[in-house]
Amino acid sequence: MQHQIKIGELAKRTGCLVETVRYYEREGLLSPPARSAGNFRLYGNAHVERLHFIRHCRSLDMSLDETRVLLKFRDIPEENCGEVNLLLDKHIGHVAERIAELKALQTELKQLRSQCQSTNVTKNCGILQSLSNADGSMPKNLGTHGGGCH
Amino acid sequence: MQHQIKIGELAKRTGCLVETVRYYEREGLLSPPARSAGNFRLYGNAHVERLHFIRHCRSLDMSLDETRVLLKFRDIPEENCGEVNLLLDKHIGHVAERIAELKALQTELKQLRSQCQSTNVTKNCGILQSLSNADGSMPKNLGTHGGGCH
DNA sequence: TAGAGACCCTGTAGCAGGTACAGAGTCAAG
DNA sequence: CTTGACTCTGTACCTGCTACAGGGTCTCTA
Repeated sequence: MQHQIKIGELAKRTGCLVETVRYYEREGLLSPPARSAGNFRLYGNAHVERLHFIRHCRSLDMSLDETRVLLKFRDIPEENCGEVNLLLDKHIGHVAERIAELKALQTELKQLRSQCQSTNVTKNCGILQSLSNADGSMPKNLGTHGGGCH
Repeated sequence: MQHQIKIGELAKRTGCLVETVRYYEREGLLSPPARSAGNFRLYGNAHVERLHFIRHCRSLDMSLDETRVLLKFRDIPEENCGEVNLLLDKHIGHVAERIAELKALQTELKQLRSQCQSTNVTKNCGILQSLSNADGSMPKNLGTHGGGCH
């Protein structure tokens, strides 16, 4: 076997941290590689490609579970790929939903912002006053299926 | 003192779980309330309003840190509220960024989806093939400042 | 007055998807 | 033979909660 690389090199080539590679192994996305005499992980080309695949999925905001499913299909080349299409459609739907949520949020935030135009004393600040109101639209955004922008 | 309520009632009035109230106390967003003879937490109107404020901030996707800052200003009624406006503007910026990111993602996902129109055998599936490519646009989406849609 | 049930207490562990150490071992160069 | 760069395992931390376990308290009813 030639082309055997250690974990640092693999991480560099795929643009992630060494710890992340080990994390993916623990999570079963990467299979445990061969080891050197000194117990270092040794990776080949297949691992590099697989990790690229994973990182690509993650960069598309797919969860590790979705990624696992796609990897499973990648591992059975003769199977039908209909489910891959379905998974992707569903994910596109997730993202569309999240965009809609954030847009609604944006509208609300701008409305709130307009409550205080000039700088005031805080006790008269329209923003702080609005935030103290029980009403507002504080519905399901919280419990349901987060996301956050931070 | 009349109007003293216990934690369950406070939680119900503000639409959150009892555990969440205790969590906010641990995190310093709510100050430790008085206790009954039997060591139960007793809350007054000020606590109800403060918790409404917190929940309102959270429903607008602000972080606990941002919320903490706003609470601080709420606590000093004679101070100038310019920083409140700044914080809100910054938050609006965060959300706008996230929307832009997700829109770019959506474009990419649709492009990817178009790689496989009919159902195929997985080894020929354009989607799985594209995901294996090192290139693609897998840049800063990951390390920077996530969010996710799940 | 005793018991049932609804509430409350503290403390701890778990979720996703990593990140960031500590404390030890390995390996190549000088 | 030592230095420094790398690697190993294991564990704790991050956010913003949620969900117990194992106890205590209070109120209502029989």
